[in-house]
Amino acid sequence: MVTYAIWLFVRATHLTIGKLDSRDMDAVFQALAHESRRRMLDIVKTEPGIAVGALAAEFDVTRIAVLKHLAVLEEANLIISERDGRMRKLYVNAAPIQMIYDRWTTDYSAYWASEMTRIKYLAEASHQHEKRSQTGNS
Amino acid sequence: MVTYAIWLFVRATHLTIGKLDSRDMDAVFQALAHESRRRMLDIVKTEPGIAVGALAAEFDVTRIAVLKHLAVLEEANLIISERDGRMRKLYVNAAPIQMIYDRWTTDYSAYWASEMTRIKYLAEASHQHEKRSQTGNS
DNA sequence: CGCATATGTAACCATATGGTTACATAAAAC
DNA sequence: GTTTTATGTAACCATATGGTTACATATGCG
Repeated sequence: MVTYAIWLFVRATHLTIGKLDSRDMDAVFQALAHESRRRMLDIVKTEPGIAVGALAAEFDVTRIAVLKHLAVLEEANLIISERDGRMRKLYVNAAPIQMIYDRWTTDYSAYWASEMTRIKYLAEASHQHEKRSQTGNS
Repeated sequence: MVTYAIWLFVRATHLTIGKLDSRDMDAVFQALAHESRRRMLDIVKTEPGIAVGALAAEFDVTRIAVLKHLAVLEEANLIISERDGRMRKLYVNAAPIQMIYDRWTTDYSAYWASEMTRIKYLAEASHQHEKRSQTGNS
């Protein structure tokens, strides 16, 4: 497990350095676009090293359906696994989400913050404009 | 446009207060899962009030394909529009992204930060363990 | 070694997605 | 009033998605 953690670190560092290209982004957002898959991520995050079958038991759908969702998450590099005998232990890799956060979400959050400020200013300006109009009419 | 900005503010405030439920999240992530749609968001962000046709002209696919993507973005509340005669002006609504950022991305970013710290610690501990092993053998 | 358990693959199916062309409607321009 | 322009709807089609059942393979346990 220690050597695996080092592998995880090296791999994640590589991902952090590397660019998350457009198709990677597609894959990550697509993976997150289904509630079951977000729930799977949460479960694996809470229980690192959980086995495939134990994860599948948490859902109302067939084990195979969960395997399919798992494949989507793995394809998006959101989940990585380590074979341990006949078991497969699953771990969250939050690097892609971190990179989206770094490169995309914060961009729009900054935009949002500036929009809110601008709209507030316009609302106040509009309110004063209405006041002046009424004073003129009376 | 001023009254529309106020409407935008009120609507966005309502969204901020309201909960982004699971299906909303599905819709937002799904909307962001296609490069053309992310590009559309970027263009509308850069040119608020752009018309549908002008937006469509920026892409290699048919106008109808862009309309379909637009419908996805509107369904996810990421883009809102205002009819102006025969034109339809488009605006970005970054509130859903902000809410995902608030409720989901930062959660995993915090997890990621703690994981990086933990892995670094394990890597150092492992490195010292190897040093001791070599000393013992020689 | 035989049985139990964990995981995976293949095939099927209904629905969704992302593109296309053809046609329709309404507003703007002349 | 007629023509042009902007947008939208409908239908079609190939592929993808998200589920299912049946079967296969490998590891673990008694």
